[in-house]
Amino acid sequence: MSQAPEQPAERPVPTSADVARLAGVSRATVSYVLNNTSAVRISEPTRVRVREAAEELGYVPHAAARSLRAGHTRIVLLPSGHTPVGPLYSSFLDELQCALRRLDYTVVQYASLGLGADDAARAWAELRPVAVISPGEIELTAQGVELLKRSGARAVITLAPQRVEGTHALVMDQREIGLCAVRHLLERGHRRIGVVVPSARGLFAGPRLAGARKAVAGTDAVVEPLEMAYEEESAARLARRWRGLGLDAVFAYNDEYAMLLLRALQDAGVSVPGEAAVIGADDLLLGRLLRPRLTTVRVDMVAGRDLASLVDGVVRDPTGVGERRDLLTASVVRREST
Amino acid sequence: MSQAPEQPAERPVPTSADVARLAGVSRATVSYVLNNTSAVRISEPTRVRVREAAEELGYVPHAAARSLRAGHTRIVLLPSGHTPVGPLYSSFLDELQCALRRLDYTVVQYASLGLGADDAARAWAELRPVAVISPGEIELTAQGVELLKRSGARAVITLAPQRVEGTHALVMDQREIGLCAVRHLLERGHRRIGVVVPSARGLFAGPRLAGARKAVAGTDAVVEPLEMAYEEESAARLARRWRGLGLDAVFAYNDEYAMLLLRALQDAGVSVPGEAAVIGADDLLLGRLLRPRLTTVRVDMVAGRDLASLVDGVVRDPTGVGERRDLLTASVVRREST
DNA sequence: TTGAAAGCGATACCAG
DNA sequence: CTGGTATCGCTTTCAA
Repeated sequence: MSQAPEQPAERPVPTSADVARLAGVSRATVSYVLNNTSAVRISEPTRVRVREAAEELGYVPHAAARSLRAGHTRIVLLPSGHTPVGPLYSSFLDELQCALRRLDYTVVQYASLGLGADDAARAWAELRPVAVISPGEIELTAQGVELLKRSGARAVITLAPQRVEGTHALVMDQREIGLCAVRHLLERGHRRIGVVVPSARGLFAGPRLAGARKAVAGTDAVVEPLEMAYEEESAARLARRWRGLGLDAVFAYNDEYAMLLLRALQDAGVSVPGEAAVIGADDLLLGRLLRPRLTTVRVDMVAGRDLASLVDGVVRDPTGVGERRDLLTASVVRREST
Repeated sequence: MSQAPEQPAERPVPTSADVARLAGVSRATVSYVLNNTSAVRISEPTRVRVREAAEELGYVPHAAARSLRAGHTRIVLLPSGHTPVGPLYSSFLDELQCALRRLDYTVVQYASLGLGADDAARAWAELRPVAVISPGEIELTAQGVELLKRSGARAVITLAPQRVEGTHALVMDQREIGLCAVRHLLERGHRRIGVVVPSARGLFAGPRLAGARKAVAGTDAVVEPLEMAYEEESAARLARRWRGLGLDAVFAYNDEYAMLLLRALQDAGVSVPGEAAVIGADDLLLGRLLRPRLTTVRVDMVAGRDLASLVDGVVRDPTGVGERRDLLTASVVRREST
């Protein structure tokens, strides 16, 4: 535990004091030069000496010291849980991160898997982030939000559908997707509609089912949840049960599940879309490879850039609490499976 | 720019001094209690008072101050670039992060997209991570490594195939995959082998092609790189050219490209595996849905847990520099497309 | 134009 | 058992 080898030969990390010494100036001057402080004018020869000294020593400012002194950070914290949520979401995150970096924030994904809501909030707060953007995968409670704000977070943003007290909610309402899919099935005349719910409850399973239910509300149609795992065997079991279920269409959670189920139905001799219309979601390229080609819900997400500038806006003026905007819009891409 | 609203009503973040005041003890005592320091014995009533005070104020220790004082952090930094590299890699990362957290490290993914090698290293060094695990997506130079080590990193680990001076290389040799795939094709009697190279050069494109070349070295077989984009149209173009190319088999980079190409070949009237044997990689579940079922290279990665404990070992005793171990093993899963 | 010095928050030593 | 206090590296005001 306390076994810290402490190599003696290893030169310690150079500090601004070392740079100052080598350049023959004070630490203050070093700070001015390296931060291009405009309030103070430093002679060109001095600037050069300082920069050369910094270069020679391989000086890197100590972020912790800096933010301790400043009283705040420019860290934007993105709690991350289970990573894979599809290419769309990934590229959205990439774009968001790039855009934030261009706005001079330090984007940090904090691994939060397996932490309780409050433990997670505490852990995040220790870093004193100026903003937290929670994908909604890790839960965030009202106390958690309060804690973060007390710790200097000027923006706490949730992408999740459920509104959390105190957050700036940027809604990524996955219900929209279920709604859109099932509406399409209704329009095509289907009335008894299955909705696949992944056994390994995905991040979006609940909301997508809820959206499906919303679509049939007030109609004579019904929605039937169908549990299914992401395995051929599970899909085959469901396919074998199909005729007994008395359903005529299915919204299969996403394109991957849809492809699996589509193939299983065919293998079980159920004709698609005749006996079973199938619709997926996410518009994966691979969905076009099966025959019939898979009908899907295409999801358009707001550009990461837009969210970044919104975050920046909230950080600069956190008064507009409780804004609510939709991050995604959904539309059906009809192919051949419905 | 300098427009910092500074809400006056907002209570400042509570510090250990505030806790001390409220509990009627000194800051030192607070520190002892909250860190369960075993070297000092504090009376139970005092402990309780301190804890209650901390709770009441919503006290969260300031990570920056702590690490400034300590002279080191427990941050393990994972540079992240383009996120999506498939489910295998993602779950490997998840596992790694969890395991590191259990070892009491703070795992932080640092968005590094679009930074040059040296800028990136500087940016990482500012956080004074105790370890850096680079997926190899962002380049790391010898100077970069040196800089990180000078900044307190006790372990700098690359997962990439190319060895970087000064790193502890944990090789994730993607060449193995190309090698494995093409060897399989050779065994099946193929001699003129295409290798798909994604137009958007993926992280693994180069190594996988190199592995393929290695497999045919010293044989009478040849490898032909085939550029292809992840689009139906691009696959169709390649499929139309197929007969003119005079090839009899293709290693399609990964299962997604393989599926795309397989379908395109069939649509172009090329029989698979008769006129064109197709092999992918990554063993995606979806690869089993096409007919013929896709032959693939299955990749087994070392458990994230193992890498985590290895990192921990290096951090505790960084002398074993330059270790080299294989992180992945590849094996062919033969189905029907070869 | 440059330097001296205060102080950000937490910790660990040494007195009491 | 508990309290003062020096310290980590950096920024920034005030003086020179």
